Amino acid sequence: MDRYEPLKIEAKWQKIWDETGAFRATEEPGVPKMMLAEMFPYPSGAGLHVGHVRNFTIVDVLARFYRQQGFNVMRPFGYDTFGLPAENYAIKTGQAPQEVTKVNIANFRKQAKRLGYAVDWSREINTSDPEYYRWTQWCFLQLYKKGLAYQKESYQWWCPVDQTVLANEQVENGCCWRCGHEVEKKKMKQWFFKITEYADELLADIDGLEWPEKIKTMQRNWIGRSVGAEIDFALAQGGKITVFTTRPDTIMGATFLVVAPEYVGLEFIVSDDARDAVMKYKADALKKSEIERQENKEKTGVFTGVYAINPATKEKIPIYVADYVLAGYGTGAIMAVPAYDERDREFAEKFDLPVVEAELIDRDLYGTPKVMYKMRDWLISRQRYWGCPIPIAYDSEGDPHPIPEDQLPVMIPEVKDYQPDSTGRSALAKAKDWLKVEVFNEKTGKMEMMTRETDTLDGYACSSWYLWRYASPHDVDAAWDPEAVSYWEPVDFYCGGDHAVAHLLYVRFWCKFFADLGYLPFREPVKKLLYNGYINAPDGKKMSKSKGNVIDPLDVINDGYGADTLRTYEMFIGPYDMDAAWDPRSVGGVYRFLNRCWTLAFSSCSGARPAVRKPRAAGANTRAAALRTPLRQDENATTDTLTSSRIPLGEVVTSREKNTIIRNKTIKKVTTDIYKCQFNTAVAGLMEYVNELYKVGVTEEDLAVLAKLLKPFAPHLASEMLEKLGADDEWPKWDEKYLVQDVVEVVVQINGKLRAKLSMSADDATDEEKVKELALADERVQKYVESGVRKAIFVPKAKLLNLVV
RNA sequence: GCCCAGAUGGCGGAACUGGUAUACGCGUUCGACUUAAAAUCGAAUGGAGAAAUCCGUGCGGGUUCGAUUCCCGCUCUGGGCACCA
Repeated sequence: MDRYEPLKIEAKWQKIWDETGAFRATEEPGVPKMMLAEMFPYPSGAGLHVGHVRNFTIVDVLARFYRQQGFNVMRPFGYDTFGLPAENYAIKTGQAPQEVTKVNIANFRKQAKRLGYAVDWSREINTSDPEYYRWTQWCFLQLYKKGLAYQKESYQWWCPVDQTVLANEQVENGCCWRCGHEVEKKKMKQWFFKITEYADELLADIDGLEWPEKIKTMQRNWIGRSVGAEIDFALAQGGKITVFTTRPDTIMGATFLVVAPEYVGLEFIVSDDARDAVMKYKADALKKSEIERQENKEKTGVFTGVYAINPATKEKIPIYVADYVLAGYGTGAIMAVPAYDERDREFAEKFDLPVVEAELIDRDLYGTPKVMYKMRDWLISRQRYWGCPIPIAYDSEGDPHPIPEDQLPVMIPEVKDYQPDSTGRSALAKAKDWLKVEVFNEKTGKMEMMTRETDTLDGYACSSWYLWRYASPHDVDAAWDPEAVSYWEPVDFYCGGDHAVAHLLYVRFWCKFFADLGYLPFREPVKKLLYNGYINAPDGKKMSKSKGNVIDPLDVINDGYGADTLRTYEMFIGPYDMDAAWDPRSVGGVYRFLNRCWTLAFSSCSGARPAVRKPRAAGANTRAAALRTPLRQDENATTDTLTSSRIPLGEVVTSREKNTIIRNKTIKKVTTDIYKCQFNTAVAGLMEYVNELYKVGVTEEDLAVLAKLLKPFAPHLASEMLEKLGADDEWPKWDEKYLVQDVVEVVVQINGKLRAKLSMSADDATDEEKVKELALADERVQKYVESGVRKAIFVPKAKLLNLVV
């Protein structure tokens, strides 16, 4: 056998897996199933990056682990292809996004295959495929039929660069999440999904999720449930203002009211004297960007010139308009209680309003109990070309009508120019023929020529149901096959490092909705969520093209390390949920480990001589190249690496006993670590095992166990080893009886400090008196106990004796 | 400002339910092999000290026979939220 040549064996096994469809999943009633998925990637032109590799490898390790344990495993793969990057690329280069996407997918698939993932490639899905988005449109229509997809005119976030509205979740610090430009408010008629309908259940069910607390907290905060009351304040001039408060018990201290600048009906309330000032304030507030509003927390506002009556005190209190009150929350109006609320106090101080330390009263006395949420309905229209068309047409009066389900998909029309414009309509509006469609008008009872909706759906809509599509990805009769879904899902493991709120809230919402319609037999789509950390550049900074510090995983493979090293390294780099910095030298360490495995398996029996050079720095052609460390195989290296005497075969009896112990210990460690998703320590356990085997010698059984345990991490190498041994890959079991030792070490502490270690029989080690006797007989201990032992604490479980003197 | 997570050798990181701190890897040093280098194999490696020993898990206290682990008070780092009444 030759030396370890990862590229050669990896190509061999990848070909075998590909040709045999090794990881095809089919429903097998009665066999326990395991479905695992990563958050499917957006296939960018840049190809896979090391972050993808970490994300995918976590899923792959678990998939292979459970497969080796006899589970019926499904590990599908898909592409989230709609979105601005492809469209912007199309605008820039004049290429159709369809074409760009096709090329990118092919590249992604090729790269993923080079990593040896145990994917059922027959289940690939792609959100921009008409066969897929046909069903996205179907989902929209179900929501529409139930009144959960609706249109509303309101002020919306608008990105002037990308020329589209954005959802709340897509505005980060007042800027567009895509281009970073400051967003503006624009009043438009837009489509929404009524996620608030499920707010209570979305919140309540968080408790039962096996998800990271961090994500659960973020979702709870996002939903932001507040229990309070709505209270009517009569206006002195007639009419009323309803406020929302969480503290109705403080109403005796309410000394003024505040309404938001966008408060509906504000112009009918103000006094004539104050009108100009109020309208100017409103205009200014609307103009102000979110950033300005955030940066300047100094309270501003103006008096409306009118008064309300506090129903509890019967006092006449002034009404102000101020932008610290938000129009979109509650009723857009508050009762200000400066004695109990910091913000109200600030405002009162600035405008010299009374602060009354009034007594608290019964919460229900003047208001109607009410629950309020921070979460808003999900804005889903996008004025962009490269998205799923909304299956709606408008009649001559501008009223919407659904496109019948049997006419789906509403295809994306071909246009020449993808550039959106400031009219607020997407490039779809440029396809004049496509725009016209004959639809049945239920109002008139006739077929009518209508105009299609030109907005497309937020990409998050496409990813809100893809997990169910995996169950029957080529189904032409339904979005998903309920039977297949109920076999495979909910998803057992879902792994990603992004979308803590948005995507993960939307899938939960759709899941509950479709469960209500009877299409899904569960109300939570994901059992266990693994939220992986980022991989940063060696200096700890984020990898980015502009900084030139990007590590390309394909380069690492092609440099000679191979996919097994890359995969194992990324699992070894640290706890999977923590950020980690890429360390080119540690990659070499993992390579050495795999090389040692190879040597153990092939060299000790056949006398092979692996000769691999220590990785060294590349010529600094590019900055990126300098960050990684290519591996060179030296063809001329002929030196012995192992003399046969150094790795004896485990023929000696005593050595064989040792082998049994370390083998069982390792099986236990690796198995339990993978169950706990502690991949880094699982790999460390394997390294330890190999180090031990180098010392005590190796048996065939050791090699088989090593290969089996290694397979989830380094499947190509492990397969090669198993093939040679003629062994299957069934996950090994350990026997506790081999982990019980006859001779054990007992630690003796004096005043809590380690002073001696005593070897004794396992029986003696459980006997307090015996241990004490042996300890006091030890001269290292005697030195310290001359003045007498005041107290002795014996901990059999820890095999520890602490003597207090 | 509020909430959450974290801080361990030269570096990345281990450590069960309070019980031998620093597993594993990197780096470094030494040795074997080699004409030589690389690779490989072996040994050493928290700090101070000749040694006994002392000091060591961000800082200061506390509980305990015993604290990286629990409690109180800080500092710093990362993340989330940010006028939600």
